[in-house]
Amino acid sequence: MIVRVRFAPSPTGFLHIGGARTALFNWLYARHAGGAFILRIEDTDVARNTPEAVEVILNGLRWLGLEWDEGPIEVGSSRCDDRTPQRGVPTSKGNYGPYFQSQRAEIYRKRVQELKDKGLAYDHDGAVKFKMTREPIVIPDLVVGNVTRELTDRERMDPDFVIVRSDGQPVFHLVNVVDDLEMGITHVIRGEDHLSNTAKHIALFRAFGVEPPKYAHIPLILNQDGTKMSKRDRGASLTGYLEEGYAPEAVVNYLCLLGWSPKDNREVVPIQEVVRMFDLPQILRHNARFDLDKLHWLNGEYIRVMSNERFYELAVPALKKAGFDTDKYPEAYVRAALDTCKGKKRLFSELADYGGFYFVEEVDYDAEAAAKDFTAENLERLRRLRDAFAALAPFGAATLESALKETARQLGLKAGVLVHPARLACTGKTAGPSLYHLLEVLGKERVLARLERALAKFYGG
RNA sequence: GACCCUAUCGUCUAGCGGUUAGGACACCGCCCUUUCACGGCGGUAGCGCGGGUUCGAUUCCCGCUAGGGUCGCCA
Repeated sequence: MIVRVRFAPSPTGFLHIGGARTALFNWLYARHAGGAFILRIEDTDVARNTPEAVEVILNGLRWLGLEWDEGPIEVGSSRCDDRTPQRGVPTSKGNYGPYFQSQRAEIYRKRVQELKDKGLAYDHDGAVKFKMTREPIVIPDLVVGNVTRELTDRERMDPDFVIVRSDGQPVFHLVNVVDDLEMGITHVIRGEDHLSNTAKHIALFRAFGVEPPKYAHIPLILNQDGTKMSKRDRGASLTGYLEEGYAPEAVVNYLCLLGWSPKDNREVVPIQEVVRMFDLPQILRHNARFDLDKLHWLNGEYIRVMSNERFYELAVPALKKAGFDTDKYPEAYVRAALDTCKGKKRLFSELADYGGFYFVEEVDYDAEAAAKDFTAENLERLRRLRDAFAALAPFGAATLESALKETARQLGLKAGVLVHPARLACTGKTAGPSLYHLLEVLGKERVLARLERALAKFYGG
């Protein structure tokens, strides 16, 4: 049997971190089993459905690197319809489409008719209801085991449920089952919030005369305080991670660790290894709280080992977002500057504050540090340092270091006494990249200009 | 109200009858160091409660409690 799994989000304009993890687990299982990962858009709720909302989902999955084998390819602002591709460009791929529920009305209509013909569905107040079995249903679940679902008190009064609304729109339970059936889905991997509803789905499958797929209900992601994570909660939106400067590979790694473990005390696990080891029965059964601190740490781990090229790729947009126009500087300068920042900060959004001094003409000085470092006795020291730097050639980290240390020796000082005011004069900050390296990158002209400016500003020339 | 799932440091987890209950994040010390980081060493901290079963329960069973989910003409 060829494994076919699907992620079936509703386009709400928002991709929940829990939904992202559901997508990830589906993707992991498909890749592990050599099966297909299908993306299906559950846009039956027309009111909430917009092409932009679909775009959020596609972009989110692409950012995480979860490529799907079947489903939408492109959703332009006016083409959400994969049956009428414009200019000959297909907007979906796969042989089981359409992959938008809004385009599958005819399929649902036929299936509802089938149930009616079998006497398993009937009209009720303009809606169509499914004749639900009165018996408890056993849900075989790969994660939680066999679950016997008894009827609740309300269901005992009327177990039947609506499958087509009085306005003619089919509801979730119906379309979900019909699509899984028609698309040949073999494993349904979804959030545990669907576990109770699965009895309805199994009954529907049986009504259509087919065996239901295998189920794997994965635990939910909760807030740090253990409450349900809803749309408004901090960290709930995947887009937030993209914007705050997380590397997608770190987010994916973190998500893998929520409810699954490599069991060998590792935290950083390459995705290909997760694919190899991942399996459904090993998924934990309890909910997990989202620990932003750990993701933050993991992001730092990923930054430290990523290539300078990848770092550059992610850092430049973060700097631009913070208002630093790196385009005004030669690419070699930007790359050299960023090289000195790599591994120092855990988030790309923190980079602007850390290395922004490279990309401004005049730095702002930390007032508290200025009061401490630009003291009367440091005036002559800074002048001596400036003179030593002015005479320097080549202007490299090694020569800068010896020049500073030699100047300190001549003044009978420890290097640190010169290091701190020099850093402050050239960056405006007390913390930053390695001093000698940042001076080299800044270059002789900028360094001397910044030293002069500090001397003028704090010592009146 | 009914039904379902779950329960190891604050958090993520390893454990699958006998362990000094292991790792990671966070936190606190010390070391390294030109700053900030990184790294190294050490530390605080955990089996929700009550019954069983067993020579022996974190581990198996039952109950309780707590948390989460579901019971819609939302998905």
